[in-house]
Amino acid sequence: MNEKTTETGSDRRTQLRERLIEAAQEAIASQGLAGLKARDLATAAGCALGGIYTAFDDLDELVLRVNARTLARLEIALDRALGDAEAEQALQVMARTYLNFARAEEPSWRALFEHRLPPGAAPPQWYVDARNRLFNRLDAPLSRLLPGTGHLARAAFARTLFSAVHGVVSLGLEEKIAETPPKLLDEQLEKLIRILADGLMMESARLI
Amino acid sequence: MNEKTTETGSDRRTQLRERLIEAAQEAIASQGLAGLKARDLATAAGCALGGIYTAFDDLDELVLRVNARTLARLEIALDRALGDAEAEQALQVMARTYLNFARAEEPSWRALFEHRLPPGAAPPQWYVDARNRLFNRLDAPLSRLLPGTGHLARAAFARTLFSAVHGVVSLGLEEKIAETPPKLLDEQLEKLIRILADGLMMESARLI
DNA sequence: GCTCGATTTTGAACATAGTTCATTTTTTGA
DNA sequence: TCAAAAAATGAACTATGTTCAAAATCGAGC
Repeated sequence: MNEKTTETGSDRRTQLRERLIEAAQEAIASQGLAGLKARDLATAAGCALGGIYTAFDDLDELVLRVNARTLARLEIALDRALGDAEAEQALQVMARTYLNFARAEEPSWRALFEHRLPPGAAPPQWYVDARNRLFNRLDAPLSRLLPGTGHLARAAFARTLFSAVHGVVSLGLEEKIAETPPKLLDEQLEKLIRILADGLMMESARLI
Repeated sequence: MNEKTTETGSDRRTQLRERLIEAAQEAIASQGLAGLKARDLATAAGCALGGIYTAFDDLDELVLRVNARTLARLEIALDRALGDAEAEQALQVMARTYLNFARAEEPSWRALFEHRLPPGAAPPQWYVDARNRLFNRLDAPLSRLLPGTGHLARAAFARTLFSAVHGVVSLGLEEKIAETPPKLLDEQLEKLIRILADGLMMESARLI
């Protein structure tokens, strides 16, 4: 079905997809997930309302595309920060970088977790892969901090640590609950990581 | 429809509010926040569509009422679990109880965090109070675990610990990415708390 | 460069939401 | 008993995602 006959055919389609993803990204970044509206999107991307549905199944797929790009930026930010960090500080750096990213791109970052597929719908494989890449990135630095544990156990705990940090950042930036002053949030996250690192040291000392 | 004529208008109004809250609670508990529909709600509560808006400003207010009741149930579960727990185990018990509650009432529990007010709208004071009660409950057991710290610092860290646990539970129960097997999630949460408790011991030992 | 079938694009129409408000019904008080 | 006030009603309005018959465009063969 999708045979590349000429430049125009599949090229135009690809360009439309790209314009739509970029327009959706901007809408989400500036107004949050709830600010994504089909009609505004069509206007911004310069196509008719129905054109969206020639490029994507529905808005959900488009949101997943935007989320995958946000995940990629988060990955890059973590890689950069970890690049010039001592091993012992890797946890602090990762947590701090995650907080910084969430602050810098709050609506896009929040969309990663706010978005829900309709009941019964499974996320496509390419999206699952994009999210797993993030956890794999965390796995490597953790391997240096958790010696003597198997890969599976380490991967599981990497997820747990990420989830804990995510929880602190997520509720800390949520003004609905009770806005945490930025400096206090910085301190609390650092304290949590310090205490976790201390506890991890005791854990490994116990094994010797 | 010949009911008691002594019934005042304010009584009927209160009863309608109660029926609506209960119908909304059931809808959210069985179908999640997205399953709450004004028309279904009116049918379930036995009033006209417009009747909802004579009892509440809008559906958001109704969701907050339901959420406040969910918070109250969570509070009761935590109180019960802490009642028969040794001080040293308080953290483990709280975390485990939180996970159990989330599992038992997942859609209602998730609605606590999924729901967003329209941009610019502040949550009403009664809702802020209901939420703060939960953190105050956590504060007391933590005071026994964190001696020598001031009340404010303790309250701040209580929130941080809660957020970390919430993150692990929230992402752990999320099947969107990769469902964590229940037993693994149990173990990971317990491990996180154990490591945190160890780290906290080191922290307080350092102060002496 | 023209023609006509295939493909792409369009946007009106549809389905489903939350919310409003003129109208109807019920209650209240004299 | 009845008229004014209050409450309840549900059709109508706005806003949303999605569909699909029709129009526009494209491209191969002549």
